[in-house]
Amino acid sequence: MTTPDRPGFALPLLLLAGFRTLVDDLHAELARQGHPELRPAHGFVLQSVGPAGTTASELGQRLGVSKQAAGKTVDRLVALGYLERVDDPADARRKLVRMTAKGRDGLHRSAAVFDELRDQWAATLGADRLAAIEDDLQRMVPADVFRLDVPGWFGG
Amino acid sequence: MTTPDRPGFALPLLLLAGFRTLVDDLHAELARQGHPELRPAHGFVLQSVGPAGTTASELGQRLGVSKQAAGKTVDRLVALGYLERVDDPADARRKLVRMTAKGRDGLHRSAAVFDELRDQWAATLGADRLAAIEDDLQRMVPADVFRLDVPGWFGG
DNA sequence: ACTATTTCGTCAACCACGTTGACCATCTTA
DNA sequence: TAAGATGGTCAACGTGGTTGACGAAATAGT
Repeated sequence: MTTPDRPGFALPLLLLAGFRTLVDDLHAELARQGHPELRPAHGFVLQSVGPAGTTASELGQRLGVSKQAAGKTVDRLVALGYLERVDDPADARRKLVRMTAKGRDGLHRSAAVFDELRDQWAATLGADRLAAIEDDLQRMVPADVFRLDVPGWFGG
Repeated sequence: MTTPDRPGFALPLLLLAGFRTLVDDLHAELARQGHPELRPAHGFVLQSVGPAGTTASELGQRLGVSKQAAGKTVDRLVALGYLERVDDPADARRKLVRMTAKGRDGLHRSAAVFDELRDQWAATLGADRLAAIEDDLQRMVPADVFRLDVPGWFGG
């Protein structure tokens, strides 16, 4: 993993490896819990749909991709039974994208598994050091890289 | 960015966002320095080729993908002028994949830009906190997630 | 020496995920 | 009511991955 003479190479590699480790562990566990078809990208999408539902265009904006790309991803998640499309009675152009029960189950399990994985990291590294990583990364990433915070999903 | 009630979601997001920030900054700078066609995946591949050259199969093993996938990526980098294929005189089946001068230029510039970006992080966070992030991530990722350390590229 | 197996590269088909451009239906606004 | 903005979809394409098949060349085992 190390490229000792050029320290700059290690940092992005470690960040990606950390992400991949968490995501791989998540999906191994999700597969065990009855969601073997859930892919890494799907979690982001499910979380972005939100409890009230949304549209493909809006989803694209939230995820930073085109409305066509978002629409195709919704197609796949509909085919897998995680999302459903319903007509918007107030606007015949819009098609509301909503979570199904299966979608809610997958999303809640994802959150639970991620929490467990974070606890494992905290147990290994120490809660303070893990919090420091999160604080530092928060400082280094532009505020708009991802906008995946959809208030209400896990609301107190 | 925050999903306050479920802390586990933030960690993978922050790691990915950190990676993407570094890589986006790298490629913006590389484009300025004459390498606008270099894509994120290409840097990994170039680094994995190594100074002595390699083969598509070997490259696939190093990167953890099939030999066919590695071969296609080599095709693209050959078309862009970063790599070249030469027959192996000792084995008529093998085709050695080697860096061109353009490939070496791109790789060295990548390393230099990553070093600068890391210096910027160190200036913002403090050298000790950045080193702590690297140490902690090193502890949490399995040793074999990526094997991109090809000794010799930047060797003393 | 000859067969059997393995390895290397490639071709073909396919999938996931993204892009643009075009287009129609619908809602909004001037 | 005519004009413009918006939402969804279709088509074509690019990139990066997968499996399966297959020929050519190297290697092993009688």
